[in-house]
Amino acid sequence: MDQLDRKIIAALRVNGRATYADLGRSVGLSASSVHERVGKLEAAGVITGYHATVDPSTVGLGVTALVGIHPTDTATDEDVAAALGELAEVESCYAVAGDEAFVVKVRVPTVDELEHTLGRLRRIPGVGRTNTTVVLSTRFESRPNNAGLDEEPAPGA
Amino acid sequence: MDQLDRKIIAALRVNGRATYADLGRSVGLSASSVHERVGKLEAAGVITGYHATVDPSTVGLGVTALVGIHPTDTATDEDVAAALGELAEVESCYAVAGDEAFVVKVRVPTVDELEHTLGRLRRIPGVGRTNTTVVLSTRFESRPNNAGLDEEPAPGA
DNA sequence: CGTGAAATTTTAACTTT
DNA sequence: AAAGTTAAAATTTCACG
Repeated sequence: MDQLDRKIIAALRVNGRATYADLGRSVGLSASSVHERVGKLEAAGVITGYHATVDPSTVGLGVTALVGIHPTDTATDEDVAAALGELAEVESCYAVAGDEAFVVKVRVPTVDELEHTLGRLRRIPGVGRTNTTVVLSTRFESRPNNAGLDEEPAPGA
Repeated sequence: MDQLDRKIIAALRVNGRATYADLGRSVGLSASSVHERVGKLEAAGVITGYHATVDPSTVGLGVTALVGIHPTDTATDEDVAAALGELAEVESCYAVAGDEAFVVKVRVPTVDELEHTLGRLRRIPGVGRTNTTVVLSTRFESRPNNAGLDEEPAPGA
């Protein structure tokens, strides 16, 4: 991974549909060289995918909440995480340090649906108390974070 | 927005680099029809962008944390949000209900850097106490959530 | 890493339903 | 209006130097 790879990655984070020709013009390489580099970055697991971003409110997902999940000792974290993954409303799932085992981000159409989703969460074996924080507005989200692309990767990455 | 639009959106959430020809084959339309629909979805603000997803650990961002931010009355929420947006390490920013004004997700190379970032956060006018939850592992993140695409949008979306 | 070339896709104009 | 057809321009993708 050299500086050119980092530039290509940064460009693809901003515009995941940029053509190889575009990228080549941005970084000063031929389209075929960019193509080859991107293929290697994908194969190496650096670039894990490309995804369209959708305004949630336009597709009927107007309510976002962050839910802390306290564990019970009736199931392993792995089983709980797998069960959380079964719920379509759970968009992200983090295992965390502290009193809670997980923090998840859920996205649902209405607060009514949020209530139902919380009920489903609490019915998962290994899930104890939940602590829900309702999101009032998303100021920004999943922003391209190039902090790691400006310098060399930290040792042991 | 009809069922075909929803299928196109779902496909682009999974693979944001799918060609219009691919999408056409998936949904049973010609490439040019898909092209026209996608253009309208972009213009309508339904599709807001396309982004490559990168494995953070491969670019030297091995530490993730969720930070709750308690407000003081020395700045408006808008000013605090703007200041948070200036920090490259802050990837997402949610204004939330409850004791905290914001919850942000930060991504940094090391715990040392996390300490520095928390210092920068606390130095922002309007930011009081912070409450940091370190992420031990990301089970899944920003998953395509098609819950809203299966049915019609909630009224008032 | 670049060049060149064939296959594919993009994109707009036009036609059809 | 919405979808299909056509065709020219651009891009993708691969072999080779």
